[in-house]
Amino acid sequence: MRIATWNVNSVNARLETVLGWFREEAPDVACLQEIKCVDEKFPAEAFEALGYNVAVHGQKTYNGVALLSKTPLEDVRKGLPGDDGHADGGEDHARYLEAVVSGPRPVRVAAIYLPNGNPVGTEKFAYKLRWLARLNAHARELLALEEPLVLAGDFNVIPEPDDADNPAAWMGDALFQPESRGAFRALKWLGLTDAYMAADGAPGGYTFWDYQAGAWQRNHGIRIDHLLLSAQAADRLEGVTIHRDVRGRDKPSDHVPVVAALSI
DNA sequence: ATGCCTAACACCGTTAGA
Repeated sequence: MRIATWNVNSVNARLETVLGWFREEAPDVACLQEIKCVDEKFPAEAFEALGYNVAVHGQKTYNGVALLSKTPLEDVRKGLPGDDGHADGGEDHARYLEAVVSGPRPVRVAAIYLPNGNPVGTEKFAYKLRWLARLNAHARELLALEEPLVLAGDFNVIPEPDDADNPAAWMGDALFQPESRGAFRALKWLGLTDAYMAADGAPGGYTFWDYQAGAWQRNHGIRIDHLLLSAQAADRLEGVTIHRDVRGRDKPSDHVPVVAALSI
């Protein structure tokens, strides 16, 4: 079973780019982030035509996550428990969608779009840290189920210096703050395995390159899209592939797909 | 030191991303 995560930076603006990759790779499960549309505007039919079941937790203009699966999705949950942590005092951002991928060996999968948190020292950064704390609390509950579990998405955290081409350039950034990195470590310490680090771990496994200043051409990348696995899922991990070439195509997202292969 | 680029929405600029 291959499980993908991809921040697509607007599913409608980039539909042909996204569908092209799905036709080539046909992952069994995919977590999409930054779909940037409400549920009714998500192009579900296009994915259903490729054989996917679709669950969407959308939002107008910003954020929004979706889950795609070749087998039916069950026990769908929209939103992260705990409704505090609003950045703007309004309704909570659409950043979390969880479901059980059915089959002979079911896997619980969550699509995650963590807040960016910039600039540091503002309410946005505080929101990011509160969101990480809420994710930690929920992950603790999910791990108690002792199931195969995959938390996949754009975590907006650079875990280690090796996860940036130029770590010094990120020192003042919310993605590389000690508090952000510490909260990510705390997640792993609950008993979650960073799939890329377990399967490969080579420095330079970047998943994001900014649109600006020729970041892609200069390989000024960072690794911020992650798949975190429970022990029951990590035991089945066969490999992780970062689809780096996708960044060089026409109309690319600034993120590329990351795919984890689990046995059976 | 700042912007570089891209998208959405509504306006012809602003907000957000990372």
